[in-house]
Order: sequence, then C-alpha cells, then structure tokens
Amino acid sequence: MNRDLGYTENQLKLARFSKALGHPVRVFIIELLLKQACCYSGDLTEILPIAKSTLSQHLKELKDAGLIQGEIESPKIKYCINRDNWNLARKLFNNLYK
Amino acid sequence: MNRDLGYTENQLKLARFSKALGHPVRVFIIELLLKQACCYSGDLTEILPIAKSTLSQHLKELKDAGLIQGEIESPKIKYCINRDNWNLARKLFNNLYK
DNA sequence: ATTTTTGTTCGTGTTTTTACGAATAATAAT
DNA sequence: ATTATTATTCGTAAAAACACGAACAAAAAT
Repeated sequence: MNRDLGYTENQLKLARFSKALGHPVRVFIIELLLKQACCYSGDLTEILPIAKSTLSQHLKELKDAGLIQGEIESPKIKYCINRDNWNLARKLFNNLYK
Repeated sequence: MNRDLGYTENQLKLARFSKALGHPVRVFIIELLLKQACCYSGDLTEILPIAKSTLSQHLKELKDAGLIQGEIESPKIKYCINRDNWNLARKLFNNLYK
C-alpha cells in the first residue's frame, strides 16, 4: 500500500532531501562540499570517526537523494554537490515560508 | 560511545531539524502551520490518511525537534510553529551555502 | 455521575537506518 | 604478473522509525 499518494511531488522531494541531511555525518559532508567544491572519499575517511564502509553508505545515501554526485578518477572518486538538486532543495525549503 | 562529539553544535542541530522534516507527513504539517498559523491535531486526523496514534507520533517528533509547540485548549491541543527554532533552522540551512 | 470528546501511551510487528569488519572489485603502479 | 591503492558490497547485528488498533487519561458537556 502506497501512502505517498496524496502528498505533492514537492512535499515528497523536500522530505527526501531533508532525510538525506538528517545525519551529522551527512551535514558535515555537504558543508564541506559546499565550501571546497569537491573532495575524495579518502579525505573524508581521515577526518571522520567512522569506518570507510559506513562512510560509503552515507555517500550513497546523499547520492541516491541526488544531493551529491561522484566522478571516477581511478582509483579515486571525486565527489561534488549536485548543483541542480541542491538549488531545488534550497528552493523547496525556502518556499515553505513564503 | 558517543560519535556526536566531533560535530559542531550547528551540525547536530541542522541534522536534527532536517531529520524532523524527513517525512512527507511532517513536511505537510509544517507547511500547513506556516500557512495558517495554527491547527488542532483533530484537523490533521481528518486530512491525513493515517491513524491518530501515528499522527501523534509525528507531532511528537516535530515537537521534540523543537519545530512546533502545542498549547492546551482542553480537550484539544493547538499546535503552532516554534518560530524561534524555525528561524534557527532557516538560518542554519541557508548559512550552509554562504 | 456519566458520557463524550480529544489525544497520548501501550503493545506489537515490519521496515529502515546505522555501524562494523571482511571480502571483493577495479584500476594504477611496480 | 604482482602488488598496492581506493572504494564498494556483503554479511551481520543493534537500534530507530513507522504504522496500527486497543487501552487509557483528562477535561468538558450533559
């Protein structure tokens, strides 16, 4: 049974984006990427107090939500903000109180 | 073991607020409260396709996160946005990309 | 004093999230 | 061809989120 029918597309999207931001690690990552354009996941492993497999999961979460994207630079992967979706998230959030 | 040490207060707060907004029902509620000042939980029961006990949980979630507050008007409860925290959430989110 | 109205809490079950280490995959470097 | 580097996937476990109906609590109305 799909309870999501009945919510607008925008409500669903905003909930999705918000959920992706709903963990300190992921806030940290987004914050970093907004400040410094890009980073490698290895960089994050050194900073963050979590296992690399856990980090990978968080990155996947952000990627699946559309907030970031990864570009392969073998053997590394360069992560950046997905600007289109980030702007959409901003818009959806800021439109709430207008 | 507390992994939250190591994150800033603002990162933790933003994650908390985001998490609270991370469900369509809760986005819906916040949206409504921003539009029309206040509402009774009974009003929501009629609009939303969920059990009242489930709604109660979502309201509690929003309340615990500090995004809304309830005022007793027996036997009803009038819910409103918690403006201070909402403004803080706005600020924290919008400061991300500055 | 009952009954009605309104919401929360309880008990339960299912699903999702979070986390880890070990195993794996893919490419680069030797 | 091996080895090293980098990151994901797998297997597992514990905790939290989500949802429901039934039971309960509190105050208002009768």
